[in-house]
Amino acid sequence: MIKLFENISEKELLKLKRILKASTQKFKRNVNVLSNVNREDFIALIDSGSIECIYTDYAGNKTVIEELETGEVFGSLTSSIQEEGISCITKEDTEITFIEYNQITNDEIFKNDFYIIFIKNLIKILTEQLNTRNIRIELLTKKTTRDKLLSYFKYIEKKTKDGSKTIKMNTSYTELANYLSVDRSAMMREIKYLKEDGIIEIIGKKIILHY
Amino acid sequence: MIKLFENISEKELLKLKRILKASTQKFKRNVNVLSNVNREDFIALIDSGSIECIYTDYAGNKTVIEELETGEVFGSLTSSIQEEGISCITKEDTEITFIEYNQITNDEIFKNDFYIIFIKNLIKILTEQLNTRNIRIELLTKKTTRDKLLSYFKYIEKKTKDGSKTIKMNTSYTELANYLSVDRSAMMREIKYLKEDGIIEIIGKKIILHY
DNA sequence: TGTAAAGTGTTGCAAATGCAACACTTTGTT
DNA sequence: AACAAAGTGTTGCATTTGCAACACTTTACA
Repeated sequence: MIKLFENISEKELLKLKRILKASTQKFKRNVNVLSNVNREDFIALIDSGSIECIYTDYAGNKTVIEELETGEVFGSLTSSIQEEGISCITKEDTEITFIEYNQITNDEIFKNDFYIIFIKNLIKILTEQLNTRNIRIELLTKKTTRDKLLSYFKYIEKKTKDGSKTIKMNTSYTELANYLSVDRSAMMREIKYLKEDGIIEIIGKKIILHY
Repeated sequence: MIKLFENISEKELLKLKRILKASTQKFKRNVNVLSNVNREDFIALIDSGSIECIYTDYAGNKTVIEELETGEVFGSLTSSIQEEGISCITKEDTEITFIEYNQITNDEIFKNDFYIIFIKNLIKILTEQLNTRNIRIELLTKKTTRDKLLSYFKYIEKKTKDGSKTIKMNTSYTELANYLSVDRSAMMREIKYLKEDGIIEIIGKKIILHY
């Protein structure tokens, strides 16, 4: 369920959590989960519910950095959450477990066999996150909306490696526009052009790629 | 010197490298260091020299993903280097140490005290990389060149926390334009406007921020 | 089931951006 | 010191993009 604890048994997990001095807190909807947390290095696990991390820049512009669901991990290891300007708001009633980063390498935990699994899980999470960031950067650096779209579609095609040239859109166009950081209406226009040029074909939620 | 081995003594390092089955290779200038490597999960350390990782997309467009110097770490944990389309070219004569990812959690290494330092270093490297990626994404998602520039300058100001409103440019404008993914000449024009509007002031390599 | 909220699709227009091309300056190399 | 290579600064012009505004459809939920 929780990625960080994958392949660790129930019994071991209890022990692990105790050694890590993990503490679980419950939050109501629309609450900033970081308001009472000291923002030193920590890892947070979403046991249930979901949150949204929002960054407000020097000029007051707000951007959603991340949407996080049950089982996912966030914290100062994965984003600059220590910064003022970042707040994490619960989208529904949510339960979160906090672990201080320093505890991850405490003396006691090191003596347990399950530690190596735990570390492997942690490294896996970090590398997966790095991958998602790298991909987004690759897309964001494309000069035109057309290039962003075509590269995005190609990426989805590659990810669902069934050999077919057809992809299924799981996100809304509104979300996609945000992800690619382009104006939604301008993106819709570009999609229209792509259809007119016969480069893509859209049938409901499916897109056929002719390139 | 090498971030991954920080705080590990010479003697311990020899042992660590042996246990990790680390192998060092020498490369001439302008060589693809991944040509003879099986691209399974691995970590690579630059012992000396420097490299440049280039991605060629489905349409043949090339983009520099990363520039890496002596002491730095790269590999499948930090980028999608397994993908075809990615090549890492030496910019000069370069020495690289390769470690298979699986070796990082082998049985023997686990028994050594320095292992915990090694793991800490690895996690630190991964989180630092995540941070640099997050910052770049934050900048790339700004809608206008002006916003990208102002946010970038603010970020540099915050990073060099000496309280002054003056920052020093360490990169060339050409590099900055690439980093922010905008046309260089368009960026220069925007910088001119920022000066005209009295928002910034440029004196040699220094920029004074009036915002 | 009805109503509000979110998402889709489209357009005209103004503004921002990329591109090409140029002269000029700085940096690095032999 | 001499030359090549890289970087800076500028401009006109065409294209792309964002913005505003709209009608319409789908989804969520009380």
